[in-house]
Amino acid sequence: MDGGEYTRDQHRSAGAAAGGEPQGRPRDARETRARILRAAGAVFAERGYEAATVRDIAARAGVNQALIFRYFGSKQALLTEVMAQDGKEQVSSTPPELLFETALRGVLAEGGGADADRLAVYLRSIGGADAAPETVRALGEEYAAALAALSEAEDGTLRAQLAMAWLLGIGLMRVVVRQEPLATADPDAICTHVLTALDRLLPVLPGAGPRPGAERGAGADSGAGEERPGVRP
Amino acid sequence: MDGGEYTRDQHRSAGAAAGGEPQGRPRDARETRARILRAAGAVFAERGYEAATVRDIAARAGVNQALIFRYFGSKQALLTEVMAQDGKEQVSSTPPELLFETALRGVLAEGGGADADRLAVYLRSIGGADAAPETVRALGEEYAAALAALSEAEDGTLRAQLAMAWLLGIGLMRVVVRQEPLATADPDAICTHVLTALDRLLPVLPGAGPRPGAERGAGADSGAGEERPGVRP
DNA sequence: TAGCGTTGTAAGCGTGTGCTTACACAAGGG
DNA sequence: CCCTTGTGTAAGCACACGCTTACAACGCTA
Repeated sequence: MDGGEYTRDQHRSAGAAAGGEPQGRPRDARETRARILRAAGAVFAERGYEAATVRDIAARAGVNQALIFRYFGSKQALLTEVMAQDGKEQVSSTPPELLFETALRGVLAEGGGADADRLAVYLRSIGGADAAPETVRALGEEYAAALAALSEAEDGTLRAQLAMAWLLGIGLMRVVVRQEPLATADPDAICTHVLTALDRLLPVLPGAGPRPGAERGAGADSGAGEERPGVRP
Repeated sequence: MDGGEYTRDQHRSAGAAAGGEPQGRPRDARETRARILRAAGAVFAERGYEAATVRDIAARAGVNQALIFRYFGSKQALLTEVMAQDGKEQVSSTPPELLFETALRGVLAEGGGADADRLAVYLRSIGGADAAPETVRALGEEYAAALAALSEAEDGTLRAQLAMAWLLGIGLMRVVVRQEPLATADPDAICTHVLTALDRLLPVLPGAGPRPGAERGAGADSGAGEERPGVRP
């Protein structure tokens, strides 16, 4: 899609105008579209699909709400586009064994840009009635399917879905219920606990101990008091 | 207020009229109230708090929607009353070590009357914006707090909340996402898997089946809710 | 019978929603 | 200049929501 950046910025004051007020802003459909998309991602993530209103989104984007319908047609289509932003690529480009940990860390990151946004939208829109139509539900199925392929045991799919359910629950507890201390606990600690426990369900996962040849660029082991209860003493 | 206790029942024909049509139904405030309460529980459970409308509830109860406001004052108050039906008693009357398994089996039961309804309301209303106001959230906190008391380790609360999160996620997968095979899998199998994995996080729990190290696979042999293994064999 | 409080009902109020319509600017070309 | 095309805006439509109000039907007591 239109991932590129336009060089219209020369006119813009680098967006430092802070508000995004409709003052001197030049007419740039591309920029406007992108701005709406960004605002929509944020609002959907904050309040869920149903609770988010197009007026909110328009206000946050600093545009007239009619533009949303000119550019996207409907609220649903807007959601679809938000969820489709580069999406799916991560899940299919990550080796299955690492997918769970990657996804878990994604959940735990929270605030890490568009990717975390999509996840938040998913979490917040799950409960809704018919709610998030297909688009949102698809994200979950994507992950579940990939995870399910992990185990070849007879009930491998079930085990994978149980893991998926844990992921979902942890995300919910963190981003919507915000229950302490889980909400602000160290991601590494959580990750360790979960992977340790899950080692009994899905032995294929890396487990919680010292990673065998799995290098993640994150290097997020900033945790000071890292007990890291080894899976193998 | 008006905690009225009228012994009008003598007049009622036990409400066996089955349809609920507004025909020959006699005037009985008690029955009407109860009928609304039942309908509200069902609708809230099916669609979540926000998506449920008082018109739906009134229709299902077979009464005029104005009666809902006469008897309960507001939609929120109605929810409060629905959630308060005997609630809380189970959680405080169950020994902590068994609470998790009990709750898990409650989640897995689904369809088991009012208790499962309350849980479904909780699950379906979590994502909503401000959504389920206090009442619903309280149910979750209740369980979490009780579970948190299980472990005395420094991060015992965190571990307990992780378990709680799993519970939540499994419930979500089952009752709202309805993903197969989890949605229709054998409760005993799920219970075994979860308790086995969780044994590493919360050793205080009964655990699943035989104690030992890497024993798994045989799985579902552990009886239904019957085994009742002591915390310390 | 009339009176009166209780139970039920129809109609509507105010607001917020997704979405539409009619129109005001800006540029480019004849 | 006018005309067309693309971009932005104000006003509003139709509807669903939670909630209210005015009023009818009933059951009881006097």
